[in-house]
Amino acid sequence: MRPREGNGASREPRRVTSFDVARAAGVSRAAVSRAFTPDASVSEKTRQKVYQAAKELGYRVNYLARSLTNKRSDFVGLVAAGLDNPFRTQQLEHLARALIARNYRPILLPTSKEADSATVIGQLLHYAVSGVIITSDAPPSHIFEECAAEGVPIVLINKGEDFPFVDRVVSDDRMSGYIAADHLLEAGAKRLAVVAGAAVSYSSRRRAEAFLARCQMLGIEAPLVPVAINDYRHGHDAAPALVDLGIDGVFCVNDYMACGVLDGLAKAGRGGGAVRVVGHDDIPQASWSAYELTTFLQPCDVQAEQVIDLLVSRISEPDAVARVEFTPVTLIKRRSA
Amino acid sequence: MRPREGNGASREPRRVTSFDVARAAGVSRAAVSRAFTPDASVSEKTRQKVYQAAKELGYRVNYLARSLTNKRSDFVGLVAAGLDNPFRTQQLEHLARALIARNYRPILLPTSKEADSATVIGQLLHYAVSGVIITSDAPPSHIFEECAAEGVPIVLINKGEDFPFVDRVVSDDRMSGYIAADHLLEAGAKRLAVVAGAAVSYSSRRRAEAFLARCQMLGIEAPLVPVAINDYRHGHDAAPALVDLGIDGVFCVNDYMACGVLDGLAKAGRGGGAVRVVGHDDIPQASWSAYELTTFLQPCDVQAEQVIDLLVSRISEPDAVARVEFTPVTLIKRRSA
DNA sequence: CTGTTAGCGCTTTCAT
DNA sequence: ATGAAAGCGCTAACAG
Repeated sequence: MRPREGNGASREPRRVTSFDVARAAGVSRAAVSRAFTPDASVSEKTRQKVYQAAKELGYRVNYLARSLTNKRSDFVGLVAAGLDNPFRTQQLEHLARALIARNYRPILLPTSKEADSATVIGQLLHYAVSGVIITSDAPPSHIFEECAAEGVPIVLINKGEDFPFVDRVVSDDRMSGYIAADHLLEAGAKRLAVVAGAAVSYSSRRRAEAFLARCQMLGIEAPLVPVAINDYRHGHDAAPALVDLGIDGVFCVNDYMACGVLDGLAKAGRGGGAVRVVGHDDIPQASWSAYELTTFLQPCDVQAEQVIDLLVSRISEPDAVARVEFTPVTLIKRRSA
Repeated sequence: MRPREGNGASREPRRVTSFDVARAAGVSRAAVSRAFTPDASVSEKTRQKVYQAAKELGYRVNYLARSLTNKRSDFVGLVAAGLDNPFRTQQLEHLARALIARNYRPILLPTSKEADSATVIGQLLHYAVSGVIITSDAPPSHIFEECAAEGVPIVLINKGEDFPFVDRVVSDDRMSGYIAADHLLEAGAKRLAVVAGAAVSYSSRRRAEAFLARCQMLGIEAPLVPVAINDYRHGHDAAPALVDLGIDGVFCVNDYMACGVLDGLAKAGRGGGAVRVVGHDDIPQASWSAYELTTFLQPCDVQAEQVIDLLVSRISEPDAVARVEFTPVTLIKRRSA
């Protein structure tokens, strides 16, 4: 059945294997393998013969076959949610680039109701992935166990301490909450508030808590205006409540929502700086001139490096104690506050 | 060396294989394989025995090993650029979801100067991918040949007809350019212009050409205001030129840039509807109340389906003639025009 | 329907 | 430094 020779109409283009290269180069398959393995023991002469033959034949190592023996592929799962928030996109892009820069391949897995993180990570386990990076909601705990059983490390981004046994990278939320309050006061605000989806995310909650703690420390009464989701629409719709409360300084736990708040305030006739607004993340829109939002830069490039560092050290030392890295934040002052 | 039994301190958690399941279920490895292969010939009884044993042992098929025999993995490369444009993000997310829904796994490959599409696609060829989807710039032609040689199908999104032998999905750019002109005139504009990075992208160019063609057809003189890149910043900076030309109706070839134009016009004192603006793509920001941009919805959900359809039919019929699918556009009327 | 056998393409001992 | 041989986990072909 299996035709060795193409006959013109044949499908299944015959792939070039290490065997072909070995024969062409007059060496063994082992030699070919070594030639393509970093710091393997091959003479420069052999290596060149192999490279030469490989180029002529158009040979490429089959990494899938390689990972069969290695017990581990160079894939890393990237589990993401909320990509409508431009910050999540930035984060994703930086993570993907950082992974590729270190010779891993990111498998993109957006989550949703149908494809919750548990299901999606279960799928990943079929590919002997080197690790899983989670920016979406934290998965149920049985997932951690399954991954541990298979020796697959997990890194959580901006997730809570309910997972003391998992490596995490978290934004310095206490710092931003704290500084946000100070900055709004310096800018002349008298009546502060924070807008946040409390149940919704760890970072969101922590930023709000830190903000309120700082207010209390300063003897200031400041309400938490709750929203269901930290997005543009909910920010927009929360504006009237802020106006009713007579607020003139508001911290939004992310920029995506802050843009909505600014637009909502404008509609309510309280735009143009009447209410000072501070956001978080420094998404591209924050610097758009319709907003010029004062915000906290959460540097996703350094964050991505932190994540990959955690991942690779976990791979090399599977039993090391779990670590937490903090991503520093920087206040970016613009017109909105 | 290789320890078969864990001794407590041992690494390399021993993975469960089909052999273990076969033994536990009292069947052959082939039976196990069949139990996990859709429409394979197994009795329900055997299948259940296998599932039972598999569950108890925590067995998962190793898809990497599977694709070694199948000669093809279920990975699909997703080559993307310009993810700062929210439309590209939407596109990406829809593609990823659509792939996953059909049991493919997207490998995310953002391109840039360091990682150009050629390099990146070359990498993909090591993974026996089922296909490559390209939303970034079209790769050099030798890539098409290499992929063809390996039997890896490519689908191009919004790329030109310089590639008649490749499957493509393109937005109905002629339609949007045409309608944009009509709509601006209906809205009362007298002096039209189009802002576009002509060299930059196929869709960009086509939309602009169609717009200008329609103007000419109607006997209207309309300039093309060129920009280097179709992004917010360049749109913003192009606004003064529009004002100087006395333009009161402008078509921006994408929303991302249109937002910049609107902000730029506002800064130049020509905001608030003095100049009618039509964008393209219907990104989330288009409906933000700071913009309320009239635009063309480019439905990435249907586009994604078109792409995957093209991909799977190409996989099953590698020698079929190349196809082009058009994604329909819909005018969304908002305040800006 | 089921088991046996022979690989898929690569890496890795183990000798030499 | 190199080659022979065994094997990673799975599936397809062939008998029965």
